Amino acid sequence: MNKINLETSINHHIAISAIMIKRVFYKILSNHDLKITPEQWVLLNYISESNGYTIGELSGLSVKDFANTSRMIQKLDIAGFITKKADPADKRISKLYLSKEGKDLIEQLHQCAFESTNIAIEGIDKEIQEIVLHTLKKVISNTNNYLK
Amino acid sequence: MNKINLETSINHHIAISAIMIKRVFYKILSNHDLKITPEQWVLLNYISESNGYTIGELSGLSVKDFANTSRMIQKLDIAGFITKKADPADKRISKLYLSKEGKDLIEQLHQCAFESTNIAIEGIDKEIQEIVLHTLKKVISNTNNYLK
DNA sequence: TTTATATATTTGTCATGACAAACAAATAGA
DNA sequence: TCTATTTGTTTGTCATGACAAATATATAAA
Repeated sequence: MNKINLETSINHHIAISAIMIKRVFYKILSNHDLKITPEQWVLLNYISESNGYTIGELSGLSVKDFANTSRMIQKLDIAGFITKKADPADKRISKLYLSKEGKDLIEQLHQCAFESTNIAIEGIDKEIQEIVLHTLKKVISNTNNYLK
Repeated sequence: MNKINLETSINHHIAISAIMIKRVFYKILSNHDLKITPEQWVLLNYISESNGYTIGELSGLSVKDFANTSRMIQKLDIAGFITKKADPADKRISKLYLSKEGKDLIEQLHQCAFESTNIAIEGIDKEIQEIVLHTLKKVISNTNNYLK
C-alpha cells in the first residue's frame, strides 16, 4: 500500500503552514484593532489595485468560491469599506470601489500583511524564498490543470 | 509604505496552494465515493497510527482547534469510523480507536492521499521538494514561536 | 419577437476554523 | 475535608469553503 507519511508530506505542510500564517495574520489584525479578516483583506487589496472589479472578477482573482465572495463583499459593503456602483449597461453587475474608510484601512492592512510576512519568512534566504515561490506556483498550476 | 504584492508573496501562495490542494483532495475523495473530508482524513490517519489518542492529543497533533476537533470526532464517531473508550482512571477523557469500518476506509484514504500528492508535486524535483518541505517546517516553526 | 441558453449574482446548507464560554472531573492548597 | 484551580471536553457563534439551487438579466437561436 502507498502509505502517506504526514511528517514528510509537502501537501500536509502546505496546509499546516497556511493555517499558521492565517493565525498570525488574525493575531496581528487583532493587535491593531482592525475589524477585518485575512480573507477580506485579500479582496480589499484587489479592489484597491484596480477600479471597478465585479464580484465575478474578484472571485477569479482571489481563487475563492463565487458564492462566498458574494457574501464577503456584502459584509465589506455593510461595514462601509467599499461601495457598489450599478452598471447601467448590464443590470446584473455592480462595480466595486474602495470607500474613504476602505482607503484608510488598506494602508494599515498593508502594514499588517508586511508584519505577518516577515514573521513567517524570518531566517529564510532570499534564494530559497524564490525557489519556494516558484514551486508553489507550480503546485497551483498542477492542481489547477487537474481540476479543469 | 510597505505595500505587499500578492503575486510575489510566499504567504499568499501558501494559502492558495492549500486551497487548491484541498479541492483536489475533495475531488478525489468524491471520485472514490468516500463520504469523508480531507480534515477528517488527517484525524483518522493519526488515530490509525497509534492506539488510544485522546481528543486533546489529536488536536495538538493535527494543529486544529480543540473545539473543532471535538466536533469532528463526534462526526467520525456517528459515522461509525471510530470508537470511543472511556478511561476508567479519568472520567473526563475517552481514548479513540479505529472501528472495522474505519480500518477499511483508511486503506482507501491512503490511496486518495497518494493520488492527490502526486498531482500536486508532479514535475517538481525531489531535491526541490526537500528544500520546500524544509522551508515550510521553518515557516511553521516561525509562526509557532510568534503565537506562543 | 419569442424561446432557449448563457452569464452574473444571491441564497441555502453543511463542514471547518477561530474564539469565548460553559461544564465536569481531577488535583492542589488551606 | 473543603474549596480553588487546573485540565479535558463540549457547546455556541460568527466567518469562510464547497456545492447545489434559485433568480435576474443578457444574448443567441428559431
